[in-house]
Amino acid sequence: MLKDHNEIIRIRYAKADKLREEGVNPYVNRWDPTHSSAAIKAGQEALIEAKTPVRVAGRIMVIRHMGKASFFHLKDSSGLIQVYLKRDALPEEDYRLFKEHSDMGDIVGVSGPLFITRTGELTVQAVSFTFLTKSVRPLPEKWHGLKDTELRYRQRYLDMIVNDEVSQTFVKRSRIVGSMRRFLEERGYLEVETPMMQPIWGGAAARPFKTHHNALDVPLFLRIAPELYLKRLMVGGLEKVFEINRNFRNEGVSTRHNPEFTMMELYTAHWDYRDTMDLTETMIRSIAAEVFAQTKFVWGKHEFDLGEPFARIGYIEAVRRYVPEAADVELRWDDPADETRRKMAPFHKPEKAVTTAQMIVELFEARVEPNLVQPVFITDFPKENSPLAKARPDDPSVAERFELYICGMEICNGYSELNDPREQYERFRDQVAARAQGDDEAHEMDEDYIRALEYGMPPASGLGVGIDRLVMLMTGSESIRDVILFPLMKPE
RNA sequence: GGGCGCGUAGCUCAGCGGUAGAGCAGCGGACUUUUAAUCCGUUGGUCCUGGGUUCGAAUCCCAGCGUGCCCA
Repeated sequence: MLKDHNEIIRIRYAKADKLREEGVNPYVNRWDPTHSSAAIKAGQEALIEAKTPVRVAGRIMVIRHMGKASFFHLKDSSGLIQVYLKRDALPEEDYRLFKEHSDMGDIVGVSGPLFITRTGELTVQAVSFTFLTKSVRPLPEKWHGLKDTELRYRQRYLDMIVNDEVSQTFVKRSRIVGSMRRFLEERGYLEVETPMMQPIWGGAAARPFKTHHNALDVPLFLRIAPELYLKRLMVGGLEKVFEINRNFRNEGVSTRHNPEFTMMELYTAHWDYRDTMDLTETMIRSIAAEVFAQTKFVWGKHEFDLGEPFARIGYIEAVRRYVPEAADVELRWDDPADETRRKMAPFHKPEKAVTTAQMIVELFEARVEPNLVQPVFITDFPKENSPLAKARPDDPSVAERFELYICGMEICNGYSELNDPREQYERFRDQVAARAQGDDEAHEMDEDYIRALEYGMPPASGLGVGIDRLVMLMTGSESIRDVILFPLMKPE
């Protein structure tokens, strides 16, 4: 069955067989630990004083044999604890089986009282030793560990056994999401789940994954965003909703992109994008305080501070600020493209950009984004790029939209939601036209969504938070693969 | 999609045209408070795959696969 068995694995399977022959089950059904390694450390004075026997279970990480006595470190989910086996202190059979058949990586149970070794380490003095699960595959080297990034991602279980900080990152991830969920629930938001498989995808500019439902014989698309469904719920009467779930975008893989990623989207009736910015800022600061009890974080070369009020800068104003040559140039989203091209010619040659908005966005991404280290809301996006957002009453070329940037990364996106069904229909039509022109990230027409808006959606504002990126920032992870347990890899 | 790296023992790596190496792990032995325990002995290889150059290729060349980083 398993093809690549080398000598080490063969020997270890043979040890498991030998245990069976001796009447010892190498894969026991259950066992009852009384203490975790952390609980032992926390209560050590009293436990030593009372000579309380503890029962611990975990994985053998490193063994030091010394003839008629041995030490090993046992790892459970709470940490490491040392175990001391002295031949005279436990059944002769237990010591012999341990010495002859145990290996690094075995999961074992030990019971006995605690003591402090001569060198000062808290240790379990074993009075019994039990194999719980025989491990037959050798662990990586104890000193250098597992470094090969490909192996780390493909065999995450191994990464977690060997590299402690990996599990820590995912504990933090869970706490961040939990803290966010509590924050929203406390404010009256209802958590919902909307379709992952959609007949018409929408809510973002991205290419979808396509699948097929056999019984109905219809094509379906994995969602690129839940937005259009969440806003249908606003039509239905929910005034505060959120969803934390996976989105799927058929795009390349990089340190900041995984084809499936987690997004939190929320919608609040009667708000506009300014209210949502306030909420976003409060929420992120609250998570940092609750989970990390700090406001300052280090990410790569950068340090950012969530404690100060987040700046708010208009998109074009940000271009003027960070691109010195543009400081005195008058740019507007509704300028004709050729005029904008002429104005920008001295300092920016458009690559793929055709429209005014695309040219300015291209310049922004190249010259502005890398400078946005401290948290900053970039506001007032081009309406052209924001087919689901309301325009500003005082300037129809500008959408009431923001993105939050930290360390050059886009973390959040939000806007005042377009709820005029006729305007939404026109915007979809423009998208369909763009699609016909070859923009394969443009929206399709969603007639049911228009129908929903015709019933009336209250004024509302929404927010999307890239959970993976937020976790990256708060855990100092420079690759998205370090915050996703099983990042997408090509099959071996 | 483009550019630059990397791929050698279970793991971490060296070797860069002349017999495939080290440390750890493993195996055998000594050792009843060790901490990368120590000491003696020892096994283990499709050098990513396929072509090519050469008397000779892990090493040079070409193509491919996988992967990492940067850019789009």
